[in-house]
Amino acid sequence: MSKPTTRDLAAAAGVSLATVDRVLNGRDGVRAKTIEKVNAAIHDIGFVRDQTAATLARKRFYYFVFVLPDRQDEFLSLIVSSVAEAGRALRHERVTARTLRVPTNDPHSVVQALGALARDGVDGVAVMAPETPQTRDAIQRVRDQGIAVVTFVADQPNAARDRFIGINDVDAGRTAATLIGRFCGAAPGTVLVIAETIQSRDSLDRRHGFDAVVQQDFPHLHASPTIETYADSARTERVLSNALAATPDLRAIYLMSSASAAALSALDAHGVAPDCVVIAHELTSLTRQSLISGRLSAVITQDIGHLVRSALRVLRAKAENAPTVESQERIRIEILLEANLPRLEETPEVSG
Amino acid sequence: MSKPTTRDLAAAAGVSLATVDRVLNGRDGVRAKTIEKVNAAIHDIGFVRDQTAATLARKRFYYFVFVLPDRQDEFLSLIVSSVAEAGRALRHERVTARTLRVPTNDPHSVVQALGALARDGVDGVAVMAPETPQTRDAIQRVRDQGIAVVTFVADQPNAARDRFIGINDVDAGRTAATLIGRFCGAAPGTVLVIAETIQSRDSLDRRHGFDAVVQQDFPHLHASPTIETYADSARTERVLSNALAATPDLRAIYLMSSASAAALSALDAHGVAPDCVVIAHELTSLTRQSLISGRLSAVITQDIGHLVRSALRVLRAKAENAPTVESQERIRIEILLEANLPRLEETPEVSG
DNA sequence: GGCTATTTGAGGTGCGTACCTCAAGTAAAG
DNA sequence: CTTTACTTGAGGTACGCACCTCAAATAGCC
Repeated sequence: MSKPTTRDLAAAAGVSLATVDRVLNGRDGVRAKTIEKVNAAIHDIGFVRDQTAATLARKRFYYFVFVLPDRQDEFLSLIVSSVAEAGRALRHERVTARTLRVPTNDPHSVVQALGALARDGVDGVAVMAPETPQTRDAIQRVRDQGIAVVTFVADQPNAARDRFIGINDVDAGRTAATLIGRFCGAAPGTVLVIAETIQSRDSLDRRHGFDAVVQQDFPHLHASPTIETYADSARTERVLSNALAATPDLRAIYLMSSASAAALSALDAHGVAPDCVVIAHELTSLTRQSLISGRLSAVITQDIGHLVRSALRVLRAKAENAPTVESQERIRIEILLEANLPRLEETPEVSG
Repeated sequence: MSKPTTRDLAAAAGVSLATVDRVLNGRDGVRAKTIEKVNAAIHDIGFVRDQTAATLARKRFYYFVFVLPDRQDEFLSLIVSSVAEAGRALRHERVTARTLRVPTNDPHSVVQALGALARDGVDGVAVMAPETPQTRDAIQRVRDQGIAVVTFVADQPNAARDRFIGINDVDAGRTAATLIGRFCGAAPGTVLVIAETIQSRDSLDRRHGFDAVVQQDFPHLHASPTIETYADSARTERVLSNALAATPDLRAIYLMSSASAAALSALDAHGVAPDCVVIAHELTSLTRQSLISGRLSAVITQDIGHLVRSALRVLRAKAENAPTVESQERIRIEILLEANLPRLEETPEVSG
């Protein structure tokens, strides 16, 4: 009646506990035939390994690191506090999570940070950094050392990561275009597209998706070339001011990068028509406030808590060689209006 | 260096293991002063109870039941399979989850189902049923028996449930109104509002939020009285046909209930202008298909997997008297367009 | 100070698995 | 048929905590 244990499994397979252990944990020194026998018995009696007991017996703790850009924007600091919060919640479950800020635009720094992981006894790492040949190789080396690696928020499709945790940026761009197109209505006009830089993969992907939808579904709209702010407020002010002056038929603005603070304040300073549709990425206190005030029409975002927890779950599953529930790890592209803004939680703490 | 155990805690508090155990598990027979001493030591040495070892030692399994309406619509069958999937994934973690279909419109049936739970050794229950005085009392009785109760999808605000797992329906209605208002543009016209019934709390709440936003932000639009389909296709066909004929200035349709199949096929049969904005609730194969075909402009939904997992996490935390991570349990009101539709997963199974 | 009622300590067992050792067994190769 | 190499079994300890019992210590009371 009660759940079968390894003991039952050994009996059912007609082998000893030691052999069952060898099979379950993939140790060698077992004939293929015997492995088969055990697997058959697993199936027969419906044996399910008790993760609770297993992690306890393993007397292991898991140590995971998030390697993040050292840029100071709110999106990143939300990630940092989310990692801290998740780490607190997971103390009960033998998991430690830390963040490591690195100048990720310098591949050498990333390589160095990744290289130091094994020395620190890290079991898994989530990396948010642009893909370069150097980082690709470093990721390969980290994995060769038996450390699980996920790319985080920004994928490195050609790197040997275990998985990518984040959204599809082409679809994010398509979503932005659809919203702008539908919010703008039938009258023709221009959409300003503003990004921190067009060098990054996410900007390229979003732009690609954006253009595809504008061309196909909203041909009466004209999307401007991407205006780069380089995350510099003086420059942002200047280029935006020029662009606005040069665009009499402005209908919408797409703030493509996660750091929209500079652009938003430049827009406020300059002033645009109240019916100008503005869409930004990532829910921060600033974009939340702008949604409420009506300055922003919509925000396209990903749930940061979900991102972080998903990364930790996946890293842990890899480290424990356990399965993951795929449907739980799909990060959604969320559209936020003022109406469906998540209410601010009173207690950002773990509570019980 | 390593994590403090109960042994370390006992030493730090200057008491025995037995006393530590009494304090940690809230057994009585301990002087208030001693409890204080132990709690101080917990704080001092940063003791964190190891949930893994605790559940193992408790030799307990958790058995949770979802009490769901016996209506046959796709939304419900998605919930059922999601519960099954979560149950499979949680076998590793000493959790069993089942669904129980009940004619929830009959309070007596709900009361009976809830009454049987304790007999079956159930540790927690998620209830999706309309609030009535009878169900309210039954929930109270269930909780008095030490069984955790969450209301699920449909809240019963006045019942003594531990928590509600689901979205805020007023905000859902506000979201629908905002989308319709923005998609329709400035021209005046009528919005048809269609629901299965206006008796249910979720319909009332959604309608309330919807009207508030239409009146405030889109006064040029006129929202029709709620048209009830009673989930009957013949009736749906008839009332919809009448309504369409009587509404020459139709601009949009809001399908307010989770079961939109009958209404959508009636719309298809009857034919409406291609630029008519149509918004429905819940992502099902039908609404997905309708988004792709363009029949639907947007779908407002909640992640069913998240709902189910959240309910199970909360029930388990209550049963174990453990904390929950609040930020993880907030169910989001999601807006789906064709562009941000989650891709269908190839393997709906647990993999890894 | 003696009594009772309450509080505490000591020590044990078990949860299901991991991981180790050493001896005994079996198969393959010559 | 022997030798060697590979497989398997038996049995143990440990993980951190829950839960039990019984005796001993202490507090509160008159």
